[in-house]
Amino acid sequence: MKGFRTSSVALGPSIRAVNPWALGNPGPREMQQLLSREESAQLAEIASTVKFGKGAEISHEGDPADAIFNITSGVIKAHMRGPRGTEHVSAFLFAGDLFGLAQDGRYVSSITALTPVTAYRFPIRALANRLSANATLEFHFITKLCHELRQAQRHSFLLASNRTVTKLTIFLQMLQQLHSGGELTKEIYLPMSRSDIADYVGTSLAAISRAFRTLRTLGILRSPDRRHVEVLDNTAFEKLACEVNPTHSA
Amino acid sequence: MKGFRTSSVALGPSIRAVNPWALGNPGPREMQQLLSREESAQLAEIASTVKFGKGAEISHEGDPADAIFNITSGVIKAHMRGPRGTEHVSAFLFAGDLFGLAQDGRYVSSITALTPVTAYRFPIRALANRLSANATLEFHFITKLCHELRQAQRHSFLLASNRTVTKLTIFLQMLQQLHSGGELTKEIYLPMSRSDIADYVGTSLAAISRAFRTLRTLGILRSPDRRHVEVLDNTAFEKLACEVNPTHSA
DNA sequence: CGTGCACTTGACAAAAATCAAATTTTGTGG
DNA sequence: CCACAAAATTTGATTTTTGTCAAGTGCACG
Repeated sequence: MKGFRTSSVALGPSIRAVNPWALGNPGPREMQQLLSREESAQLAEIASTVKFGKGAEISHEGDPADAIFNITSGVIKAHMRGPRGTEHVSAFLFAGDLFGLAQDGRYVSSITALTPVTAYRFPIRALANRLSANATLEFHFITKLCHELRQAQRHSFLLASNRTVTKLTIFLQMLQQLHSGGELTKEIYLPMSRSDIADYVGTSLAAISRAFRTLRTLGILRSPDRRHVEVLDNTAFEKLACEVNPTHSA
Repeated sequence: MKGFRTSSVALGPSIRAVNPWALGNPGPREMQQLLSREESAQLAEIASTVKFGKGAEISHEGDPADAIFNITSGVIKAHMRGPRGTEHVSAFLFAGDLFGLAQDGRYVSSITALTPVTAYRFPIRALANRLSANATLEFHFITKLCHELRQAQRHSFLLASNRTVTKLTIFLQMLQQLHSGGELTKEIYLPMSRSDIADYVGTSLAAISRAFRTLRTLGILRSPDRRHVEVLDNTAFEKLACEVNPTHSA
């Protein structure tokens, strides 16, 4: 047990979210681990560990849903196909997130690993038992769901902006906030392809590419490599995220 | 107690959602009441009834969140202001829905009544007590949250389509499914203004107006009155909802 | 029976989708 | 480690759609 650190080492299932109920001041929010060590241990009893390679399809839209997953490491995308061939990415999920949302007992979206992924797998039946036996645990799930709901609403907000540059900027800011614990990092890592970004942000691949170029040309950011971005002019960067359609106002 | 109907008369708090876990066949989903009569009664103990006139602002984005609401009758819109004056409508909510989602103890969105509204008001503190005392009740809240999450994802999906006519069509279909119990009604009632629709669908007011005209011109729908729409050609109507950007495909 | 607000419509500019081609990366097998 | 093929990304040229601005029109409510 030497070198043990409660906060940094994940020993079991871990769910991270911003507490919806504790009154805090506006400003940088803090993602915190919701599960106590005992709760994590309880969940571990019914969980199995699963690993997936990059590009693996973990679950498929429409398949019977028999389990919920909790990401330990790696990144996945949740995506749905439109009635015609369209692909829509509804979320990118990271360590500490849950996935496997269902409707009518079937998965709502397909899940694909963008990087190698490790996750805990909870059979829903066993999970439901655990939950009804432990009200606090259940409460933590509620908290996490509220978090994901807000996240989905942010996504909608992003999609509602009309200039692609704005969309991209908001998207990058979301990533920025995700990986930093309250403080903003200048360096952003992009685990997903341009095409995935396009499908998340609701535009064409070409438009995303051009938006990146615009940001680079304006000296707002730099990309040493396609998967990395560094924000050079944070002021201008944040200003861009606010630029929106005047007609939209009330 | 004469003329009493369990299913149609709301005697107390009522939460309606599609069950995520019960395995069902794809097709029309059925919204069901989640709370048993006892649960409803339990909630009623801590609830107060509140009424609002059309146009009233029930709660304001950023205000300290001290209560959660459950709509009995009427329609509300949840909306947020962008950093610049932009207005974004994140949801329209109806009888059986919950609102008052918070982050850091503050409301995430403003809530405005679109029609006269009756609702139950639960102080969060009292609600939290009730929830931890009753695991089943808590579970029903989880179910409802899952439902709202899927709803938010549908919203994102809608926003991601590129033609305004498609967005409008999807929007109308959502309304259609909401008010009919599984079967589709030809008649759709629009409790919200064109401007609200525009803010929900993520376009300009003008574009919405034109989209309505297009649908009318194509003989796909008829609008006796601005607040009512009748679907004439359901086949074409549903086909429109699928029309999307080919570039988006994988 | 006005007056104001909600909605429609038109004309033009701007942004994005689309189609297509060039270019860079990445992965693979020698 | 290199050459090559496949995939991902950038870029250009063109067309379509939508945003914008502004001027009607009609409905609702006092």
